[in-house]
Amino acid sequence: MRSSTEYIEKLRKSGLRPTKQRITICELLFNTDKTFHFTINDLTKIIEFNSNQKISLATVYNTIHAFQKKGYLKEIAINSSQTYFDTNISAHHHFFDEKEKKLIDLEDEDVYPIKIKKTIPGKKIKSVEVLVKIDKI
Amino acid sequence: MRSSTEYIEKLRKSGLRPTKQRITICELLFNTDKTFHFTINDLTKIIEFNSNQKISLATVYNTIHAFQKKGYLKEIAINSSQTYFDTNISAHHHFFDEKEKKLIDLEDEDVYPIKIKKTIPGKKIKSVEVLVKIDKI
DNA sequence: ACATTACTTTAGAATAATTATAAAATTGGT
DNA sequence: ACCAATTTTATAATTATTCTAAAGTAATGT
Repeated sequence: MRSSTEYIEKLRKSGLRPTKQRITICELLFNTDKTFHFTINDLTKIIEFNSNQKISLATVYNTIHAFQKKGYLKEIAINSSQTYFDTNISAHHHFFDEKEKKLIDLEDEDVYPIKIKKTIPGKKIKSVEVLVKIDKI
Repeated sequence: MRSSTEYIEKLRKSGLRPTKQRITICELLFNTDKTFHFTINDLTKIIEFNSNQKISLATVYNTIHAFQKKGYLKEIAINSSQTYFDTNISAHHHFFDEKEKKLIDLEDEDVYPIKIKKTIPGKKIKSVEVLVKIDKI
């Protein structure tokens, strides 16, 4: 359990005002050592059940996008009706179970290093994401 | 330029009735050796400019989803407001330029083989997709 | 502490891709 | 040609996300 003053500092340093809503979301997302995957819909429910505060949907979107821009969250590239975010911002990949709509982390050491031979003139690589779709045997 | 009778046969064999709309879409998608990436919106415009037929939006969606289910098209996993499809159904990966919203094929030989060490009990790997996001240097 | 400014939150409206609906049209088999 | 099954179509419904602009809150200077 981290103290909220830690989040207040971090938010300020990032140029984000430490509002009640942002601190609450920080606590819900980052107060555990476990990283996890969520959609805005998931997070809305988490807020509802785990805080006695109502945060408007627009604020949830704003906050998550702000955190993502600052690099505290990663958006995961999958085709789903909802966008997934990851509190694990390290370079890593994912399993995705399309039936259960669930993501599972693949740590960097779970995947042999990926090397791309092709280059595009005038372009540089920003990120390399591997999505491994899985299914019942 | 393939003959439409070829598509009629293929559709019939797949259990899809060869309608005027489906044949038109086949011709627009598969009448070239070049494979390409498109969104439903792209395809709607292609139909508009390259055939003298108006195909309703619902039919475009139905057809593309039917073709995808039969394995004639691949959906590409990226987070975009629109879903991308690929006429190249072979195992391959992609560059994605988020600014220009453009996809570029990475042939299988452009990427060193990907090996996943982790396994999930009761689950098998269905596909492995690599998305390389690129940006201006 | 107070005032002023800038940033945030909020509810609700707007947007846009996709899916659902159900009537009309077309296809395939007899 | 006839009939049943499938398909197309226009339109409505759905849903995630973004926009808007008014009200609230935080930061800063006095």
